[in-house]
Amino acid sequence: MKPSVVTFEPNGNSCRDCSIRESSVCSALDAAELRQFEHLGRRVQFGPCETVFSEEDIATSYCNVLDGVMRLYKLLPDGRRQIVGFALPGDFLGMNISGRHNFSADAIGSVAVCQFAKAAFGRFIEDRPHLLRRINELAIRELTQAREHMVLLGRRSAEEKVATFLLSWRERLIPLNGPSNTVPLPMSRQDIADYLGLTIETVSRTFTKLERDGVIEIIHGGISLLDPARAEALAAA
Amino acid sequence: MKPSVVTFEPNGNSCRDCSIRESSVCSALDAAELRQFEHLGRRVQFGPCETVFSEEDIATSYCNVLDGVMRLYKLLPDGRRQIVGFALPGDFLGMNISGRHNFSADAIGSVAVCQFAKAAFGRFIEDRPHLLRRINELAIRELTQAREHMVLLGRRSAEEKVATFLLSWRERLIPLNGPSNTVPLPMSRQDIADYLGLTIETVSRTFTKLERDGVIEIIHGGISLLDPARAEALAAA
DNA sequence: CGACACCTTGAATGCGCTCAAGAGGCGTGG
DNA sequence: CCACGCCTCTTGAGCGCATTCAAGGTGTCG
Repeated sequence: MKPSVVTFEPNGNSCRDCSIRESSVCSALDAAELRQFEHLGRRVQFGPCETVFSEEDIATSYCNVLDGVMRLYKLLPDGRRQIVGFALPGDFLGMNISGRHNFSADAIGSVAVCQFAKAAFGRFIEDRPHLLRRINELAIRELTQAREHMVLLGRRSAEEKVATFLLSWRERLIPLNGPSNTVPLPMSRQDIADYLGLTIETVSRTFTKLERDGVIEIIHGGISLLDPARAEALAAA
Repeated sequence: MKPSVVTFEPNGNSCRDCSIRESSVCSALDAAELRQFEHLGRRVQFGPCETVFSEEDIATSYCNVLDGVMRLYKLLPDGRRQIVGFALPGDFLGMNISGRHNFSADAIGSVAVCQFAKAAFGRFIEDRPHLLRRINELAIRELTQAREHMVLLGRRSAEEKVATFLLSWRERLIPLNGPSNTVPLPMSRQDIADYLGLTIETVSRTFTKLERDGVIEIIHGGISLLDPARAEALAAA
């Protein structure tokens, strides 16, 4: 929520060593292109709760999440918040058509991103349709996720929401940490509530209930999934 | 809901005369390209409630909505339905990455679409990055709408949902019918409920309340917006 | 050790849902 | 032309899930 105090270093590291090279937009680029591309991006670091960009801000750059987790959210005039997604390493942010961001983004823990000036990136993409295709692919994937989320928000009960969230969050972490029934939850209960369209109390109560029922165990900084099968059942597919 | 009984005619009409040429994907194409393009598409007609495609179907074609309104929805295993959007003339459907549709689509009234076999369309797009860019633009616009819808589903009250829906539906119809306070609602109350994450009874009650309050008048096949300013206020922007 | 943030728990309220019935519109057929 | 059935929409009554309001617990960091 704080104003974004940005610390950045000229991008000393090469794209070749980038941890998200294969999962990000950049996977569309070959070695030669990557060498050109690496001059466009610069690494920017954000501390916990720092704002990366705000809704309605003019979008001057795209960014690739390198490390950490971000919450992406929209606010109503009276302060109600809906988190529209969490961004993880490899995610690409800043696509829009109005020239302005249509949601806000801030760091949950420490976050590192690779920023690209919009103009330079636009020129780079100009004669590289394979990169454009990759971007399109990411946009469509997000759209698919967004629709799935609409079903959750509009048609699922609190318990189904929480169970679905835990399972899909675990799923999203697999490419990063490998499969595991220990699911870290770097975001706060309030974040989870605002993601699921619930209140913090309901989320807390539902966690407790799932624990009482032996489906999960609440551990520090996350949960442990004790009974994945039952969780799937509760998620109502 | 019925199985789709398709009637089609070889596309005698040329793209030049197409009513949605300027608002659809096709706006990215110049006259010469349009002449090639018109061999790829064929006009297909659907009657009321016929299914255009179903979730999990293999997506063999894209389609441009030419005329009519479609509901796009996802179902939970137990039959709960969430309408993720309504498609209007100019909308482009069929984008996905899995090769399968990730929602179902059926006609509300009579609908005409322009279908493109995926393979041929893919070949056509290959060396036409401007068309790809246009598709990307449409995907991003949908993504923006989807996020707006998430806020509605997760964080708005019934009255706010209905007011927001009426205003945004009116807005969407402007390019088709011009601005007007008479808002046709071709979809059923059940459709509206499933779009807003409410029950049909709540939608009906809320319509009645808005009418009692002098905000709208319920007319046959739609509503008349009597007090747009108050509607905006109720929508909690 | 105290202050603060975050999380949990409890009790009561209320919004939207469920269940149920009634009203209205429309096409069909006598 | 009206009678009838069907479907959609509306309205009412009561309920229940998630919320609100309020307090208490837990962990962290100065």
